[in-house]
Amino acid sequence: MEKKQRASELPFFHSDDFLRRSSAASDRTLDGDDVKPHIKEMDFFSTNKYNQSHDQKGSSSSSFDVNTGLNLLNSSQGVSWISDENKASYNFHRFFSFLTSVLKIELERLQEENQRLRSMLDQITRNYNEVQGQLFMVVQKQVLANTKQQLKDGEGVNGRSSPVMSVQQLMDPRPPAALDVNEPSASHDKRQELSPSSLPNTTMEVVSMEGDGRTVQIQGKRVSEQASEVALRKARVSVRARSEAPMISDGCQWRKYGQKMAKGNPCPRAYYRCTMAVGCPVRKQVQRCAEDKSILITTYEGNHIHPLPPAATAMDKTTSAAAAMLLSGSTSTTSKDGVVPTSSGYFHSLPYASTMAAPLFPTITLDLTQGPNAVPYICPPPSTPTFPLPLHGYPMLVPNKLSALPGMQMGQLRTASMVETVTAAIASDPNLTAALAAAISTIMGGTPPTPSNNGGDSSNGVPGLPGSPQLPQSCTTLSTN
DNA sequence: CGGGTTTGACCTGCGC
DNA sequence: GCGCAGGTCAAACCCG
Repeated sequence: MEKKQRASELPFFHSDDFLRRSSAASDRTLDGDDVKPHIKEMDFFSTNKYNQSHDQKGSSSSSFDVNTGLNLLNSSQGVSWISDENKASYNFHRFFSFLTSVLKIELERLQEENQRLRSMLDQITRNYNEVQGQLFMVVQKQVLANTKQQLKDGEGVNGRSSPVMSVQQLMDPRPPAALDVNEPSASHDKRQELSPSSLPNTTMEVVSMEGDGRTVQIQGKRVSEQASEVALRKARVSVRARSEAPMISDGCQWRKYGQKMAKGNPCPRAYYRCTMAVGCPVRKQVQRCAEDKSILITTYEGNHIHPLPPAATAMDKTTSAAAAMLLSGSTSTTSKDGVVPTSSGYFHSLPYASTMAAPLFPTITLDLTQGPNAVPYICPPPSTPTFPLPLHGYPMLVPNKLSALPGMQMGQLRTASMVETVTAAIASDPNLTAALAAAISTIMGGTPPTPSNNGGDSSNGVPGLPGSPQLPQSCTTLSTN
């Protein structure tokens, strides 16, 4: 799909050639080798070209004249008595008309694409809800059967083997002790994970049954939601991005609460806590890669309990989706040698980044440092099966594969993940924003932003670094280590 | 002066 | 039980 998309892209959007052309066109004082070759390719302001095209009379503007409805072409079009002073203006209008038409076409294409994606997302959402309901029913049956069996065997009279059990125990890969919400010794952290306040949009459900004269209650919220959210709190999402900045700008406000020298990495690891709301449990770790210090590894943990700004929402959705994706497949079969055949090729289960300690919980890595052929990888916790993620390309193109996946929501989540990750990458890359602004300014004849404006989210102290995009390259590849 | 950062101490989990 | 390493706390410090 990427190739298809690229094929439909406008040629000058592929690289900065267009910008340089435009820059050269708008700034005629520019010298240097950079300018001339581009003028050769597309020079809207060339006098020669202008004369040449007018020599051909009727064919002069055929390639550029598109009715934009804006009446951008002046009445002098095609008139041969235009003075030299007006030529630049004339060419500008031609160029602007061309640009407008091109943008219009691109907009229409994007609208069609958007419509198509919406319909696909709707379909996936419907499937997800359906499967979620079925899953809930199955789990409920299992719990009831399990409870009946326990009562039958005369177990569960005391302590932990009590028939009062949480449904989530059947769904969460963690040891039962870590999930026992009734355990008095549960840590504050664990209780916080399960508290309703930290898990909004869920409902409490109580399933009662009579057995052997005792009332058995199965406590829990909507099962799948609870299980996944509990698990999500434990899953981590790591984002690898090439950046010289001390921290990538993800739209949230963070407060540093610690720094440690990690073993095997000369670069210290910084610990941040979300400060957008009191009590927000989200934390992140930032550390440079030992092998390549230009790579910044940011590991997120937890779910926000407050509204997020758009950029942060995108990142949060991405990380949440990635975490859900990971966890939904964490019980899948294990590949022997880490090479797993998938619908889109082979994925390697790479060892966890040597710079980071082996995590207690599964970590999924969004690798923004590589090109489209980046290798996705998951880092399972020790003893956790490796889960292959067919994440290359756009998974929604293969909806028939979803049924084979451990969790139906994966398709939905991955769809959201791809879109949101790209959004996040754009939103969090001030250099890209600056480049776009510069391009527009150049085209419109304005002054491009100064390098000092390049990026840098002053709110979180991330300085802009010209030529060093924070979340570079195009493709978001989900990597799992 | 308030908020953020730094940094050493402390806690906890895990492997031996 | 001990040591190690990761993670967190909190007092000191810095800065606008």
